[in-house]
Amino acid sequence: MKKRLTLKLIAKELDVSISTVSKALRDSAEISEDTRQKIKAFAKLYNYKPNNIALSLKNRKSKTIGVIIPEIVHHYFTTVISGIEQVANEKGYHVIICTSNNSFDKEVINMEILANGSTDGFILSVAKETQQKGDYHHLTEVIEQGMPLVMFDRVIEEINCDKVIIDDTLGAKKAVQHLVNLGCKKIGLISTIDYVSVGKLRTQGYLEALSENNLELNESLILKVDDFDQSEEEISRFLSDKSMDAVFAVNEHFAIYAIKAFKEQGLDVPKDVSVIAFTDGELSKRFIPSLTTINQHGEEMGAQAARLLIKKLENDDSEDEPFETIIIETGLVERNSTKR
Amino acid sequence: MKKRLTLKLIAKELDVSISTVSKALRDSAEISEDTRQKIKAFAKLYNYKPNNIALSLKNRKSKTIGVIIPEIVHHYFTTVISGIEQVANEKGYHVIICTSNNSFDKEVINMEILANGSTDGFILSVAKETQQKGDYHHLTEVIEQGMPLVMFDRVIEEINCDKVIIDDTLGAKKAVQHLVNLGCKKIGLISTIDYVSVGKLRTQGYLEALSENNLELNESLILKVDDFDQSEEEISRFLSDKSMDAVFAVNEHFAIYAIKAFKEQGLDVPKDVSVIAFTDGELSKRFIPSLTTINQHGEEMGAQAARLLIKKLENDDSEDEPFETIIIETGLVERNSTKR
DNA sequence: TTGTAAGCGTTATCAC
DNA sequence: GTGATAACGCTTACAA
Repeated sequence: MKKRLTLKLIAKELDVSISTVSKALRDSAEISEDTRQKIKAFAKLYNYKPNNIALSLKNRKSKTIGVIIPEIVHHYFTTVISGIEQVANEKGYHVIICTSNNSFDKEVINMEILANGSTDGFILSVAKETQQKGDYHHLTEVIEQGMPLVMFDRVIEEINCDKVIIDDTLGAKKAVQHLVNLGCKKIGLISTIDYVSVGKLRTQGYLEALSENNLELNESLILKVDDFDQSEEEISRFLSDKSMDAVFAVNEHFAIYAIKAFKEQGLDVPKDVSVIAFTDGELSKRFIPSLTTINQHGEEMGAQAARLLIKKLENDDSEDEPFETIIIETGLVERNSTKR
Repeated sequence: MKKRLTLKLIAKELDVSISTVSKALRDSAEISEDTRQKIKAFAKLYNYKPNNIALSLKNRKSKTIGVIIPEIVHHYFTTVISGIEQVANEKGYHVIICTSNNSFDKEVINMEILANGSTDGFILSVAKETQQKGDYHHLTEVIEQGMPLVMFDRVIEEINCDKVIIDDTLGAKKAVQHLVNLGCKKIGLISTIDYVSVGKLRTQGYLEALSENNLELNESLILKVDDFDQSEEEISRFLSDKSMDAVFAVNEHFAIYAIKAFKEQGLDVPKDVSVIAFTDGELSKRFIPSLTTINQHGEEMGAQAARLLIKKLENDDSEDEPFETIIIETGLVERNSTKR
């Protein structure tokens, strides 16, 4: 096992002082051309690389970004990470990813650990449990310590920090408007219960779209799924005997369950019923029929979040900079689950 | 902005020496009950947390694991990460994830950066480009420096390190055997070109299964997809006029394209043709018909890899321990794309 | 029982 | 042009 080369070792080997080596390697003009060459050659030959940890300690910054997300086995979040990574690497930052598994405790612990020097700032999408609990002390603490925090997707309004979100309400409106434009009149909604903020917002968009088009609101056409594991049956039950001509689902999975349920009722999508979903993932593309969706542009969200964070990190007097909220525009991806 | 509390600050505040504080906080018997209480109370009150970076520097270990994967937007890899994280966190390790994007250069750079103190060891699945290139200097270097390395999924035989793999050949055999058991005789294969080791191994399993069942090998029933982006058309072309009664695809996507192609030919899956796929993902579950697959147990792979690595990390004389190769057993998940 | 000092690997300041 | 020294935050012999 080869020992890692340090400045000290080089210095000893070349019989100069540590500071000379340090300066030579950083091309300081103080050092004579001669020694500089010699030292650099030696360092190169033995493949010297400075120790990041020592640098972090010295500079009091780690050049790394901590990302905390609710789940990793989730297409949308991986696209966000991908966007974060690209921008971060471009600007010389690493990324540490931790998952909260939607647990409040794990979110808190992860933040605490990373905040102890490992990370210069955070990009975070809060855990479901945190949203329910309404306990945000870990977030405020980190902010008070002067660590920049950027929240994305599932954000907390009361927390003062940069945010990157999509306009869920507008996206939902777009979806419903698309259905209306196709001539649909009896449009169902499959959403989640309201403490999940996106569920609430998308429901609101649905309502607004209806009213803007002078369509009557019919509460019996709205389903709020409580338990994801039971959702397939819930949806199937909900969809029977409602004679809708379209359904707007707040995610791919609900949309697919809806399509299955319709099929079982002998209805064809899109001939008899149109289905549109929020969230554009692998499933939407491949399913038959492929799904018309509202795209959330995860990669762009990640990229923007990283840019916001790095801007704060590299701005010395970011203290008095105001916080920004970037709204990513959603896009309609027209495929085969809505008729033309 | 609150400043982070350090031992030094506590010492000054309480008018004791730094080492007294350090010892007190670590419950050293050297310190009197009195001062210990006082110091601990103060630390607790002001929420002292030791600085990880300083600890890393001091202990010359970071208690973090570097994970390098080809892509993050990929269901299988996320399940592996999930497994790694669980075990790692349990044992007090963090996880840094980097993606190589299947680029050799990015893989090398990531490893170099992480190797400079950020990480105690690596878990890695090699980039496609690295496999093609056959240049493994970054791997051997890291090993020579005494950093344990565990490879998973896409491993390199020549490299001496712990490995976690699935038995691709056996898995493929299982798949084909399943088809044979269902009475299929003319079984096609949709694979990738051979430099991707899994493509090669799974192809081999296919061949072995055929010969074990005394089925004739027909080269025209084998497709090796070169360009993923073109695969849909390639597969569709390949499948026309072959009159197979079954297809084994080395991943979900190929299987789905196959099903689509069959449909367009007016054939029903599974009534007319059976389709089975390697890799069990989201798509397999939700697609209609749902896919019969060979499950790779990504989470378990990740967990095992993490266990192997941590074992090496915590074993002082791991130097002379032999390297292990753990083989994860694949499982057949029977769903609707194969007839009964 | 408490404190001093060296060291982890680096850089910046200042002296020679 | 080169080197000694202090500092980043922490632990740990060793001294007092």
